[in-house]
Amino acid sequence: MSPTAQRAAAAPLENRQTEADDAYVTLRSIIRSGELGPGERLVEIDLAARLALGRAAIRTALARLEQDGLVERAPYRGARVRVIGEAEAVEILEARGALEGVASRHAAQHATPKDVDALRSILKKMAQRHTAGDLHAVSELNASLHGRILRIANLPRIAKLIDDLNAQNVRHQFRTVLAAGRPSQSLREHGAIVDAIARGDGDAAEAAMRTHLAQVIRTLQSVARSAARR
Amino acid sequence: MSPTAQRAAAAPLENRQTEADDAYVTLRSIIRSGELGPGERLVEIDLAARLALGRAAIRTALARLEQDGLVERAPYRGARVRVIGEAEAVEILEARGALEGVASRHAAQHATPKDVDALRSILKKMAQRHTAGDLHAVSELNASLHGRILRIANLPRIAKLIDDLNAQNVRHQFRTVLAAGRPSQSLREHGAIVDAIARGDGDAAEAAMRTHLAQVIRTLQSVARSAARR
DNA sequence: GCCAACAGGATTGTTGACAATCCATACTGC
DNA sequence: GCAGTATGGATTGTCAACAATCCTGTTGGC
Repeated sequence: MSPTAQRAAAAPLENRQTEADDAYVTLRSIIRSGELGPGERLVEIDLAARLALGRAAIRTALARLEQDGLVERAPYRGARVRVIGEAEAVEILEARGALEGVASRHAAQHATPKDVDALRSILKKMAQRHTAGDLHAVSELNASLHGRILRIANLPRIAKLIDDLNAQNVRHQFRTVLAAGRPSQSLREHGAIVDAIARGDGDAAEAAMRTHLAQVIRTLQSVARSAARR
Repeated sequence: MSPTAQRAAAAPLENRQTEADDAYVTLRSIIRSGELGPGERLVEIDLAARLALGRAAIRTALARLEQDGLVERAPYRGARVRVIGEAEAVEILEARGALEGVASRHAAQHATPKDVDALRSILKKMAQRHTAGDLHAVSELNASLHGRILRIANLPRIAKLIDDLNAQNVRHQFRTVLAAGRPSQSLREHGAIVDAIARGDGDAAEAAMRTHLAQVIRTLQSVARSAARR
């Protein structure tokens, strides 16, 4: 449940009609939603029964998910949801920072006034929800803001890369958002990004996006450390 | 033929023993080598016969390759090698630039004197081959230099991303290397990258790598334009 | 009591057959 | 002649059975 509406930059799968595609899409969203925790075993027959599909479909879906980095497989030993440690999560965020930086630069160069309005509107809602204390909504608006920037940038290939990277960090995403004092700081950082895009300053937009994600990395590290100490 | 030694940052596939993995590795290298040109149809039975493997193995290999972006599939219509146009090639190079920039920064921060020696040695060979007019060798040394930097950076996840991106650009790789006046300019750019890494200057290393790839993009565009005009 | 070999079950890998779909060609009615 | 439609081959998608492998708990020897 909780159909987190963050498909954002998904591939143009249009009218998928084959079982394998079906299995891929649903499994991916199940993993993304955290319904299948990291390390959990993915037994082909069980999944086939659960999704009411054939084993072959599950099989190729798992192969694709492995390539996405969401699933780990060993011959004759089966597949399990990939466990992503702190170091790897940091690396993924660095990649995201670099790629979203490029996207922000392009967004700054391509944004129409209408695009800017949309961004500011999301930003405004974020501020409202923040003062209302609804962190879950803030997190979703955050995702939609980033997604919107990607759409403006008009770099489909890079958008897909970022989407894939994002899918791997579900576990750590929640933690970082909830860190103490983080939301208000995050709000300022997003404001800086949008401002740069609004005035068409590509360099500044890229820089702002990168410092934003660098901050996410820092909070992730501090949260992970304090969790480990416990 | 021509076993281009650019596996560089490949995944740790260790002792693959299943047919599907076998099919994936060989098909990937076949596509990478250009032996199977872009747009070419990939019929499962034919490939199975050619590689002496079962159709199921080919099937899952194609699913994985699709996820890599090397292959395009449509239901009941089969798979073909993905055709990558100029716009997409540019986008891929931008992504590479961003990611390799990050890698270069890390390399600058982690490089040992021994690492620097290795880089300089490659650079030296490149200069020699360049004056000897052996562009093929220069291209291979180029790949090995980039690969070396990635190894020094010690960011396996990002290295894999870059490797995947690289695999998609085989077609355009040749052209850019052979552009008039490009090799000597490329040599200078690589020199700047290695210098920055040698003195541990992360900012400079990232900047140098990004301007390097920005130049590659520019030559790709000019080559593509002149080719289109013909 | 402990270590090694060994069944047994569970799960994946592989194979072959069949169904579904697409594509190109030939055909029909006008 | 031509538009639309049937038809057959080619190819992929799905299914069910079997083989190969791993893992666990058990047994036997010492």
